[in-house]
Amino acid sequence: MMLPVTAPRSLKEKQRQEREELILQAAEEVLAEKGYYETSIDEIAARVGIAKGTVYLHFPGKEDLVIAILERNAQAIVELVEATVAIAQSNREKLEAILRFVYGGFFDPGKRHLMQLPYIVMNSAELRRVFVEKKGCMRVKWDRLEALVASILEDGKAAGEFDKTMPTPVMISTFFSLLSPRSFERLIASNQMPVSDYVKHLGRFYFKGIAAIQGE
Amino acid sequence: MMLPVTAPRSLKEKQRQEREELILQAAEEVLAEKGYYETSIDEIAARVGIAKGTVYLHFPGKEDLVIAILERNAQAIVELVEATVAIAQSNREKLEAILRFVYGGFFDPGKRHLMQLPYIVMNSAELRRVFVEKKGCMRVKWDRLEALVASILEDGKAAGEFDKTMPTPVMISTFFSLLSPRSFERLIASNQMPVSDYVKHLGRFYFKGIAAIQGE
Amino acid sequence: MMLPVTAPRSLKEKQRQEREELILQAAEEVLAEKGYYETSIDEIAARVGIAKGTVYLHFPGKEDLVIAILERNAQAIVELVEATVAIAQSNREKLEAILRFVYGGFFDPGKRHLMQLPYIVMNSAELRRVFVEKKGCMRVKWDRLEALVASILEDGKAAGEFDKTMPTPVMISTFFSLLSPRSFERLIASNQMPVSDYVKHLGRFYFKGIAAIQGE
Amino acid sequence: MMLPVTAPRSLKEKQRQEREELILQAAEEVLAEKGYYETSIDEIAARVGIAKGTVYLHFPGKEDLVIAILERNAQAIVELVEATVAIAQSNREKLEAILRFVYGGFFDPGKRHLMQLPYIVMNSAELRRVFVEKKGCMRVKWDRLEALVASILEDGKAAGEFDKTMPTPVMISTFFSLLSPRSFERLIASNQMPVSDYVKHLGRFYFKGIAAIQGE
DNA sequence: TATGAATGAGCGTTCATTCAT
DNA sequence: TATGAATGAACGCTCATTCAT
Repeated sequence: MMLPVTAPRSLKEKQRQEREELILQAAEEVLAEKGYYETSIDEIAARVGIAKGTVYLHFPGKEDLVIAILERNAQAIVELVEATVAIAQSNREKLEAILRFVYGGFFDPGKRHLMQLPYIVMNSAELRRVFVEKKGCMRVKWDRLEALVASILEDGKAAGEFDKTMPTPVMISTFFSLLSPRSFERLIASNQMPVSDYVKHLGRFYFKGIAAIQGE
Repeated sequence: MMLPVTAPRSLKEKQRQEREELILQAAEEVLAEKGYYETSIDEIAARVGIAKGTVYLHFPGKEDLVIAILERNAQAIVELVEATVAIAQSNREKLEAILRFVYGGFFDPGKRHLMQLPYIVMNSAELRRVFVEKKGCMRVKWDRLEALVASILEDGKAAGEFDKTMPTPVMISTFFSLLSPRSFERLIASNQMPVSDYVKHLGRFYFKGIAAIQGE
Repeated sequence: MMLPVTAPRSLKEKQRQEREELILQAAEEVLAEKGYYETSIDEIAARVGIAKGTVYLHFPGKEDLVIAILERNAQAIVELVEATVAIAQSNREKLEAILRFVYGGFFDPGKRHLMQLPYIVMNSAELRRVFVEKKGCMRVKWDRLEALVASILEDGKAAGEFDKTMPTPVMISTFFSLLSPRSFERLIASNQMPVSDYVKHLGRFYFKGIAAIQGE
Repeated sequence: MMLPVTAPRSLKEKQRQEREELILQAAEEVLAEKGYYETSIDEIAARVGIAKGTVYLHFPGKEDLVIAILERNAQAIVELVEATVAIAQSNREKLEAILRFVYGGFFDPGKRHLMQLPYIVMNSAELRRVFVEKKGCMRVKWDRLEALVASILEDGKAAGEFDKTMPTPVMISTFFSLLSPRSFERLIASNQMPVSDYVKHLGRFYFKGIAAIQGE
């Protein structure tokens, strides 16, 4: 009774958030390693060093835990991309920066989960059904990213850099297609090329592909 | 005695194959709808209108059933693609034909499963582990497809049509990236563009991207 | 229509009995190898080279098939034992003949199934429940064997050879205990002794044990 | 903080052990009643009044549950036999004590499972395959028992009490043969004799059988 | 609040038995 | 009559979720 008023509550709250962070990290880790269906709440709890029930004090269920991760990652990615883009000068540099950022993310072991999970979910039919269609989650965040790319492309078109005859949605679609981690995996699997070279080729290819047609 | 020789055996065999075909179709359907883990043998059997045990008369287990579907589809796709390519004249036309074929497949409701399932499996980390890595299945088929594309690209390079400074693996990688059903899905979701137009844009984009550099 | 009267029927009947014999032999074989629960009708049919359904034309079910085997074996054993005993002269020789016969049976690969199956069933709680208690089968046959031994023992007692103070049921019980194949298995497992020597020791031991007390 | 140190842990642990004990008892019961293959985890759980899954919190699988029972019983039997033997004076008294102990066990409804289960497993070909051969379990315990009997018999031979011309393995084999519950069951089935009398006869029979030959 | 024992629906799989051919 | 495809009840086992402590 007589609950201590704010300080302890915020202390508790802080501890709670720290705990939640640990759960999210562990879950992200297992998820990236084993995939959704092979991941058990038990293993997540074990990695954090807490009891299974405690996970349910923070997240109502397995799905919600995964959603939280996805939204957090989407949020982080979008913000990082926005920051990355903000620094770049030209439209082309902006898109190249995104390419570099994404592929750098796959390359950097510390950021890999961040980039991989959204792809795992978006590319798995069963998970998309659960997390994208059934829940409306992540929509908003990804839309922001798409809008960002769209605005860069529109700017480029307005500046006469990019091909005005190619609809922006097609440009967006091709751009995001190139970001697939599948091709990256093939690269590291066959060890054929450093990431930076691959990204350079990708950039050259993309900008040649969308370049404004001369004499237009 | 005097057993009727071929007719009854082939009749039985025919019925057996028909049944198997029904199971494969139902399984393909559920698989495309729900994904591997959400698909139960019970539901497959129910859709065919047979008992659960009957499925096991045709396939030793769930994995094997899925493998059968995947191999069948991979086989069919590869053969259709090869046939498609055989008709085309120039290297560019060959690759465009593949693009059209694949996107036409996504568009044609009758061929959708055919095209979707390999993507479902190849893009899901958990399923790749089971079906591509653990079993060696499908490897061979997909390699044939990749080799086909590679040979077209090499021919184009030799003919001075395609950019010799871009490594063939990168060209292959970008080409297959463009075939992702994800972008197609976005299209039909937003209903923005007929498939044929989208494919036309894709082709233009890709060939501009890989075109030989003038003056080279 | 117009069924041919007797000859063909008896031909059919003969074939039928031959078939049944083959099924019984195969079943006995698998049963001895794998035990009741690990034996499947499928395997029995496969060994005979007939269809599963055909087994059910001869025996109403798995249990009944096993019962048929057991009764046949019991019948055969009892008859062989009776024949064996008939030849022997003295009471001691009769019992020794039985010992030799039983252990010889375990030893002779051709007779092993014959001897083993009854033991498997009588010594397995689950099978006894099914085959001895639930069905009343085999009771009669084994009782005849017991009666035979009992009469030999009684004769021996009357002749002053065997200990009159030991109740015949106890003598019977100990006698049958010594016939357990378990001890034989241990022998062949450790390869310590030829069967004939073991049986000789067993006989000496048993007759010393039941010998009439001197001065009585 | 200030976690109560040992009490709660030991309380939990105690409850856990009690639960486990209940499962073991129920499993032992069903096992003795129905045998291994007719015993289902469902029924064990139902008898304890718990859910099926709970059984798996205590034992990784059906086999392991049975092994636990067998080892527990073997352990208990061996220890009780050793204690029984320790009290007895002469070699003959020691073996008689074992006989009395074993048959007393069969007679005492509370100890019946204890004695029966090892026999069920050792005498069923299919179970021996699973539990004795595949797993190495119980081997050690039973060897200790055999060694105990062997040493008593050797002592007796050395003391001139037992027949030196009969190999100890044969003596051991006959001794264990007499301990079979089969004969006891026949007794209680026919209600012919009190257990103590039966054991007395058995003892007299056995020691006459192995007695040193006079004048030797 | 944190725990982790308990739950029970659900899965993949087996196999004795049936029955249309 | 012989077949073997079809059946479906039953099994061992898993794991997301709940709740008494």
